[in-house]
Amino acid sequence: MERQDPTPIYFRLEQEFRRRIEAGEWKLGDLFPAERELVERYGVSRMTLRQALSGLVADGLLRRERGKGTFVSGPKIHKELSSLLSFTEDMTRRGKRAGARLLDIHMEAMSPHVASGLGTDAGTPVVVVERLRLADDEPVGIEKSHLVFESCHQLLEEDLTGSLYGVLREHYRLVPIRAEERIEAGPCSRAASDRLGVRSGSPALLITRVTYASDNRPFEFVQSVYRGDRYVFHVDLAAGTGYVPQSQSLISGTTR
Amino acid sequence: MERQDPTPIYFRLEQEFRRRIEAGEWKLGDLFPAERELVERYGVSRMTLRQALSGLVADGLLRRERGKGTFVSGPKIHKELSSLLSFTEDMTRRGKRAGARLLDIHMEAMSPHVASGLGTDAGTPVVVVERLRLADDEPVGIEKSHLVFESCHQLLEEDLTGSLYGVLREHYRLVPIRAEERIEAGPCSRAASDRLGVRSGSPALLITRVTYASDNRPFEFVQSVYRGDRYVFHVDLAAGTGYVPQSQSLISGTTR
DNA sequence: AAGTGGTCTAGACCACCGC
DNA sequence: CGGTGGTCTAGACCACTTA
Repeated sequence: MERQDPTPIYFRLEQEFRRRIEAGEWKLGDLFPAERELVERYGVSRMTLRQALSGLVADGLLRRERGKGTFVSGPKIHKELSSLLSFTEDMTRRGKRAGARLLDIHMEAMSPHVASGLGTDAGTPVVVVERLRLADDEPVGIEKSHLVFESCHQLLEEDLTGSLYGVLREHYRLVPIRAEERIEAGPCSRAASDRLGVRSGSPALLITRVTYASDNRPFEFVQSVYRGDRYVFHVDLAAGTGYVPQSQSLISGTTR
Repeated sequence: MERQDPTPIYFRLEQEFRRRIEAGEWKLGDLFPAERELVERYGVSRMTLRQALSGLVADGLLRRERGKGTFVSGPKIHKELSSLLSFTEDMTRRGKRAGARLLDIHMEAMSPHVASGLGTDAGTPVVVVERLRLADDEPVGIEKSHLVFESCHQLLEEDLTGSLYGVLREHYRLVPIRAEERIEAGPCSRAASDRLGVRSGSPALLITRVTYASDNRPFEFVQSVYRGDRYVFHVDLAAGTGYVPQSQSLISGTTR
């Protein structure tokens, strides 16, 4: 690997392996080359090589078995792109045209409820963005987003008919890296049902979400309502993101 | 760290830091000791120390800022234990008594639908476990679990009124490490509503799940129905489990 | 300039697997 | 036994931040 490119070696290796696995270079269950072999082939240290493989293992593309080898356990089509997609990205993946109609945008002082979710002090200025979400021009949900004003001071002048996360990424370098969600099923409220075109009280997905930026700081609090008959939520759960030592995983019995 | 204990050093360090952060030894936003300082204090190499911290960063307990330091960004009460909890564990966290009533258990040949979810061949023997889930003795949901027979050949004789995952862990060394879920809101079916004690058609959370063991192999396919008025689902989403190189995260713009 | 986290090396020993 | 992944070391250079 040429060391002119400032991109970390492990990251480029991970991308290359991901591409080749998804291209079907190995079949499901095939033995992946041994670590020491790849180390020699690419001229990198074992730690670096393992760092590259770790991402693929976490994504479920590879599976390691001590004493036996590393096996290809993908590509499972949508697996590696399952978590933390914005609505726009999610819809695009499913072949639908995502859209949004701005219902309301204004600034206000942060309420205690939102503040506790964001771990900040109540009263801090926030931008509230309320949008009707569309899939192929049909309303599927309403999202009410509370953004810390300090992080996006020009947001009131932006075009928000597309991806909110896209705007945040391009103009404010705000990249969502993690989110906590509270998901429940409940009856659609009168106000929401009117705008979604469903009967009041029909089943809806109610989601509350706190989004964290790449520095692990919360920057957004969202309350959403989605039509139960039009929206399906996909998540990828992991029992702790870190490594699980093989020897202790049973003894400590932690699932975290 | 004494090297008699076979538990990996990084894992013990991670546990110690987690405990001390959760005990409130540092306040939210406090500067965490520098890596090189901890390296010296604990007599470990920097790679090992960083491996310990990485788990805490992924869990949101710590936040790293290049050139500045590592900061404590927790403890956010339930944050670190958000993902991949079994029903029993989840209820226990919330201070409720979890229970289960076995509705049905039998073996059958795997249906094509389940097989496609598990990535196996249809016709493979599976154990089907259908249970009514209780929280403080009140029914909150119905879970229908399909388990690959080969992985748990004695399951029909086990006591399944507690944690199914507990039994799988203790008796079959089957530890769930990852899961993919499909969550939607829909009307409660007639059959389910009778057993859950709600009106037929009332909002319910419908969840389909594929669970993966620690070797990254799918071993369980679950279809669940939960009462919308009694059950809330919590998830922790992450934009890719691996490390995100600081220099490239914006350029490649990947959210995965 | 000094300190921080981010990446990388070239080895090493271990536990486990299959032969 | 040799090969595999799991863990660990003792350094190194880099980019970035603060002063």
